[in-house]
Amino acid sequence: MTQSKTDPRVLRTRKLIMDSFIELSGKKEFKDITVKDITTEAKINRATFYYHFEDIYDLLDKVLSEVLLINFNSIDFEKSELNEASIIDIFVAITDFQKAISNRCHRGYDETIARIIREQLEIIFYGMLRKQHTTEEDESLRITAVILSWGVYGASVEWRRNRKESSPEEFIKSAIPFLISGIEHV
Amino acid sequence: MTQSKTDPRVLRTRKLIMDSFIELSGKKEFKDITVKDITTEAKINRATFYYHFEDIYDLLDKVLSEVLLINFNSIDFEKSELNEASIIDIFVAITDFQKAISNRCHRGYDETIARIIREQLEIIFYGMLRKQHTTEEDESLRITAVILSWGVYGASVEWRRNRKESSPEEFIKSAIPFLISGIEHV
DNA sequence: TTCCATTTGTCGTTTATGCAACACATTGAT
DNA sequence: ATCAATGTGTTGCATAAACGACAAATGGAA
Repeated sequence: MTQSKTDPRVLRTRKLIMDSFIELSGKKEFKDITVKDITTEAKINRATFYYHFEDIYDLLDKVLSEVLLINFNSIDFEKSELNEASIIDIFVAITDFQKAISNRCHRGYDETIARIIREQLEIIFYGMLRKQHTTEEDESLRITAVILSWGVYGASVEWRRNRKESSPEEFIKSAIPFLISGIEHV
Repeated sequence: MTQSKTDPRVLRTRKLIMDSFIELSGKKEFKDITVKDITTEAKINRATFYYHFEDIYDLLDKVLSEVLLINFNSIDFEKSELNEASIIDIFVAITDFQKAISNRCHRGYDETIARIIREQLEIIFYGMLRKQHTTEEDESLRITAVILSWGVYGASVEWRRNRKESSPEEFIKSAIPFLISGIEHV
């Protein structure tokens, strides 16, 4: 596992597994998908699956993270600071992701999806905060990232509950003043 | 190499190489395609190429054979005997193949394509003759297959030369009486 | 021509994948 | 409840593929 990320065999095999899982997710519920199904579809050996993933839940984690990251990748985190525009971008990316997932996959993913989204949000917020507040204490930035991630994720839950009322952009805008002032006074 | 044909790794790698070669054939002439180009496109190691193919000419051979076989596979050789209908099917398959190849690939393949087609024809004719004449001497069937393969291939050359005169079906039909009677009197 | 860069085959070593077998859990039908 | 079938996670060994290096061949440009 030293530099396994760059070995072409590893990249190919992981893609085969993930693509097969996504393919199967369009046909069955998660609870009905077995490791054997996946490896048969991917035409790889079952032992190879366990070389890359602990179990099927580990695979689910990584697939969802990756799909979410693709949504996030349209946002250029290098340039963007943590301001109104970037928060709106992130919020829209989350709601887009949830729409895509709930269309493609069947029920039973909800808690996992929630966790993935929040974890990824925390990572992204922490990274952006650190760029913006290089002088601050690290622990303080970490906690801020946690709170932001839970808050923004919660907002997405709330928006889905009343989704007919407003667009995601409008919805999150009403929370922007609170978030921004909090960030600035970290 | 004992049962390497069924090892999933081998099947995957060969497909990667062949697909990359076909892809590159659409962009460059054969003489400008290097082994390195292919392995780079396929994202496999160059040494792995030489594990499967002697050189780039060996690859060309096998790719063309395989593409031609796909054309032939639409004909059910298990059921069909060597009669008017199957000869027409085979002839049409050849002309279709040549049309497809000359559209996709650039010049310089001609002699190789000719050899491949004739060799495949010989194999197919021999197999069909052996089913039909189980009692005959083997050498006699082999020679018949050789003559048939050269004859039918030559007919395809002739048809391409005057291709506007008639459809391939009509064209080969005029030779059917000769071929059939010859086959029956092997 | 000479020089320099690129490609070609080949080799030895390391790593990833295939495969068969195993004990154990889960499931489904009778 | 039982039994058979299927899935899970793991292991040891066989083999394909990756990698880096090498000498030789090829092919342009000076």
